[in-house]
Amino acid sequence: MAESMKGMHRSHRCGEVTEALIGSKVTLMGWVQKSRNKGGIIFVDLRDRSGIMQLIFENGSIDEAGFEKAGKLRSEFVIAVTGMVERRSGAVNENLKTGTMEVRVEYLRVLSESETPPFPVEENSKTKEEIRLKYRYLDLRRPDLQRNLMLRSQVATLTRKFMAEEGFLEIETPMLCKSTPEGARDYLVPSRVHPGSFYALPQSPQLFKQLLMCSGYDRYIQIARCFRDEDLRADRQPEFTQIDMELSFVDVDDVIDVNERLLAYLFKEVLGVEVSLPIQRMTWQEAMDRFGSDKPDLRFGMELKNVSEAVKDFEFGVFQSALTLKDGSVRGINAKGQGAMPRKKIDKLVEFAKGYGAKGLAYIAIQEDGTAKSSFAKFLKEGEMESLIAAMEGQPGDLLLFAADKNKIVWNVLGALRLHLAEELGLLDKNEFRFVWITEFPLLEWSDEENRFMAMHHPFTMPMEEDWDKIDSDPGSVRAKAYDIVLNGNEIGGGSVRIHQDDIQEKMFEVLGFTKEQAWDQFGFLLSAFKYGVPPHAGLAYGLDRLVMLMAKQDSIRDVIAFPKVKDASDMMCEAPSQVDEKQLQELGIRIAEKEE
RNA sequence: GGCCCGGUGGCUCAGCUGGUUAGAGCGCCGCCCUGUCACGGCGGAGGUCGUCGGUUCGAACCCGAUCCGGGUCGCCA
Repeated sequence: MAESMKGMHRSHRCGEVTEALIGSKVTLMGWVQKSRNKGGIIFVDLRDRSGIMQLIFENGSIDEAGFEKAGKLRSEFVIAVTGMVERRSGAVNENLKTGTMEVRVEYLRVLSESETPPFPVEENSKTKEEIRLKYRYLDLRRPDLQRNLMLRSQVATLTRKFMAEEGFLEIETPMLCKSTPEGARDYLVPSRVHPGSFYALPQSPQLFKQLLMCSGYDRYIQIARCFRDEDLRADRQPEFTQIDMELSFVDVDDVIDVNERLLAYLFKEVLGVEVSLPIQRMTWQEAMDRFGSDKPDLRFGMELKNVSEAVKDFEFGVFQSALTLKDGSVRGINAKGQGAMPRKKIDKLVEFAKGYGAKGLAYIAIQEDGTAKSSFAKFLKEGEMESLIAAMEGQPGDLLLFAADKNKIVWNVLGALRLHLAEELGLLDKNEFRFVWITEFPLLEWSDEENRFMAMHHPFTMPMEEDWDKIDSDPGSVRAKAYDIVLNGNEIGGGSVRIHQDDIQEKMFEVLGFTKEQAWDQFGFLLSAFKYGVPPHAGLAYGLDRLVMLMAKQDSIRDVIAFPKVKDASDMMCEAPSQVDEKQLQELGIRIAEKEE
């Protein structure tokens, strides 16, 4: 039976009651976490988003009807109580911040009853995510998720405050946009007024924020929802949130400066963590060579070593054929102290490497006595093993792993292997925060599928002046004024200086294989705007979900998003997407094709 | 689309090379209990073993297909 809360006003949240309130009366409202009925005395843990307060019901301080009602309380009932804050006469509960106190209830109302929940509403839930997501409204009651979402809110609030003080304006951009085939797949929205035409949900506010620069707003920020119709991952959702910004009359260093201070401010205010500035910078080339990744995790070493030179005279076919490739190399990593790894485990590493495109993985396991077990010893001549071990700075007890192929594959394999080993060896500490800026990305990336160069960042990214003369002779070697901010091996943000000159922009489209007509058809509004006076500008966007995930020390962005989607991009709770009425389709001029067999 | 892991009472799990009525802890229900906080005591209910098909005298277990969830590769300018 649900009672009204009429006449009652919540005076505090449970966790906000302090010892200063001992002896005074409070009114609390919340959910029954747990009830312990001792017969003549009943203890109830009352929960809200601030924490837990123990309530005590005892004959004498509450009337008989109230006491009887208290005996019927069950988990997740919503109640309102008025009572006196007392110092506990029994034992203190050191697990609660309110553990020295309790509220002696004088008046109880049951505002809402509850069925037994399908899984326990408690911290550190062991319940399968599948069930938690189906009942997300219950899952969100759990203290760990509540903490995550409160942290997220704090990050958003502080970001707005900081950026406003830096002179940024918060400006909203459209959710219904023009579809552009370049890049990720768009989510399309049919137009009723224009049957057969579609809006696209924004993959990012990129073009709009550049237009805002053309319009003189100078410094723009938006906490913007973005959409990409691609497959999900632990750190990828089809809709996600960016902290998006753009600045006029700036170059790379200006963008980096304000963002370093923003990050330092957020980490200090939210986590009490000092980020020492300036944040380390590393070129893309260095990141690939040393870590095999453009988002290196700097919390541990195990760096890649290029041993192409050391093995150039080896007759071992695998190494030789890699070195004859254009952009081929032989590189290795040294897993310190793993020389005794059992053969079975090494075989698993080989399989792991194959999953990243390697044809195989060569290894040398250096035993404690200095002898070496190796998958390719029989192909080596006298002294070659020793020289290779020396090139890898191998010591007794080390495990050396080598990949030989095109650079792209070698980096990919060893970069992944390095992370995999670090994880298995427990080298990753979630309380350590290692930032790094990755700079000077390649402007273009060759696509075998499209048989042309694609923009690595996007087609409006400014090339580096010193490389521009190579745009025709060797487009792949041109670097861009693009930068990513990386934290513990996660790309938490990225951006670039944009092109603001017609001639460079036109050339870019040409290199990307756009005709003038195609470029104008897709980006005409931007190109046109650029004819009327455009300031040099640059920007950056953070993946807010990833940033908050790392700050909250979670492994998935689902844990920092209130209502996330599952792997196939559906929502387990509301069961979206769903089929729609034939009428709705008709109105939109849409017919669903027969399923192909 | 590929590969890997998982699916057994409400929750978390066990269940051997296939062999009687499929178990445990927690939760739930009832009774008892005035200092509990992982409360305690006594009693009780609750399971199409994800689904479909096959092999077998016999399937939670083996085989095939399929559904659901997770991780990952591809993909994500």
